[in-house]
Amino acid sequence: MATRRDRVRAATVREISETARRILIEQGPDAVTLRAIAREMGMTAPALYRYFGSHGELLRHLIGEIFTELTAELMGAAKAVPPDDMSAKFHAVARQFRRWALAHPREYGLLFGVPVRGAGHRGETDFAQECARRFGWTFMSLFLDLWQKRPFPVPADEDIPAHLRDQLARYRTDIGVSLPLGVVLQFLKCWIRLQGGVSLEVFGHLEFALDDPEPMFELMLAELGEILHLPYVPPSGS
Amino acid sequence: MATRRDRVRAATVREISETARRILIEQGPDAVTLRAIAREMGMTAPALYRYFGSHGELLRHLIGEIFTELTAELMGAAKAVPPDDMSAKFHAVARQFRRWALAHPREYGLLFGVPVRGAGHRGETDFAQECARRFGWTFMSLFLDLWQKRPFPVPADEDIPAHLRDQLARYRTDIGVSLPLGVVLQFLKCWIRLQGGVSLEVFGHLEFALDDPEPMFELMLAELGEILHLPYVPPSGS
DNA sequence: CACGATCGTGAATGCCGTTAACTGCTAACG
DNA sequence: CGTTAGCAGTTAACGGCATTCACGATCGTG
Repeated sequence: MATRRDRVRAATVREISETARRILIEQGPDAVTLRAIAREMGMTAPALYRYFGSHGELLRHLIGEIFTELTAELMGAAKAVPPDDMSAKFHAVARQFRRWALAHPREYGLLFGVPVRGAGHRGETDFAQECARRFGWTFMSLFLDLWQKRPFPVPADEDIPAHLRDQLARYRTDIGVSLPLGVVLQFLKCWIRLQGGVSLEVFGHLEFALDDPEPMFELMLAELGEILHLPYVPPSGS
Repeated sequence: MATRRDRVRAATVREISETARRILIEQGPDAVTLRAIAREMGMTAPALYRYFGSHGELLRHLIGEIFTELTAELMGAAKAVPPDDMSAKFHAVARQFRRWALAHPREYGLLFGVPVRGAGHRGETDFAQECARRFGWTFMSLFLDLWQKRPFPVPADEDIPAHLRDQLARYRTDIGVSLPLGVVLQFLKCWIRLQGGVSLEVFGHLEFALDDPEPMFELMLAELGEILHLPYVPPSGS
């Protein structure tokens, strides 16, 4: 059962997260220091150690929450569309991913940038890792749904290089779905192009050539649509 | 003319770079501090201010040098192949880019990760920016060469969305080449897929599914080859 | 030789994460 | 109700960080 103390504690943890998040947004990742968070909350830095074992642990908690928020955001976009219009759903989710990334570049950097910051953890089951896994699975389940309702051509198992086939099979087992390996392959190819392209844009690595990469992104969506046999759906807004 | 003092100074600058580079490789970007560099050189941190205006400036200098090295590395790969075999050249350069990235993940992170580190600079002409520009142009010139020697189908200007077409035209003017906009478009599409995919791999964002993304990379090369009408060339090593 | 530029030092400032000792408060128990 | 254990916060301190400043040494040039 949850005592009053527990509830107070949970509220404080939430306040710490929100404060950290606000500082992240307003001043960037390097400004998310224990002292800054505590200062904003009218406390001193060592007090935060009552709630998190270290600065890195706090960051990882924050990353987990942001993953969860992004997941919800994408599921929301998927639900805001006629439930059987898989093409509209695919385009809506992909565009929402990009829109969220552009609207939350600092958060996106924390989630999908180089992981070398204090958030690196390999062994134990991490809260952030768990949320990331759920995020990945959300995307995968959209794909699963798509494949089931509107099958698209995928390479046969024999046409996939053996080394890759083994890895796909292992991944398929990991996530516990029953799908042709070709579907898993196409999923990964699409995800790599989507996340790769969005990362380049958010991190500013397309600025050398493009002021506004949106039409480029739409072109990519059209190409992914061809792979998935989905008709292109122009963006709704604007 | 270069006095002896100038030469000594240049040698010190080089030693600082090399020390910083070594620390970057061995201990990661967060360990590249002025104190650490100075310590390794048997000096104290403030002395480094004689050579660089700030920690960020030193980092940007380092980034520039790494860009230059990567550029040379790619040009080397291009030259190590029969000069008229454009398909082999394309595959060699793309594979060398990935190989270099995997062999130098810390450096790659500095060059192509989220730029929010002390290296951010927008206004003045930065040494690092200059080197990055040269790097981009090297890649572009390979493409130019490819297009001239072995034209591939590209979309007509009228088939490119107007907004994108304008940006491509501006970029074409920037780099001062005379090419159909469709070639510029295909160049960017290929570059985005190449860098996007390699970034995901180097930053560990494919580990959720793949132990060894190499076959996935080769698949991407094959697809780029289709776009560019280049026959697939299997990797030479192994 | 003497002068001035250049290169390096040590001390100091104000950040940072983290630890340790200490002080209240408060909830639970006899 | 009084006592007590644990929780949440404090201050002080350590070592490390970038950066600034005043100072001294050194060296090439006039």
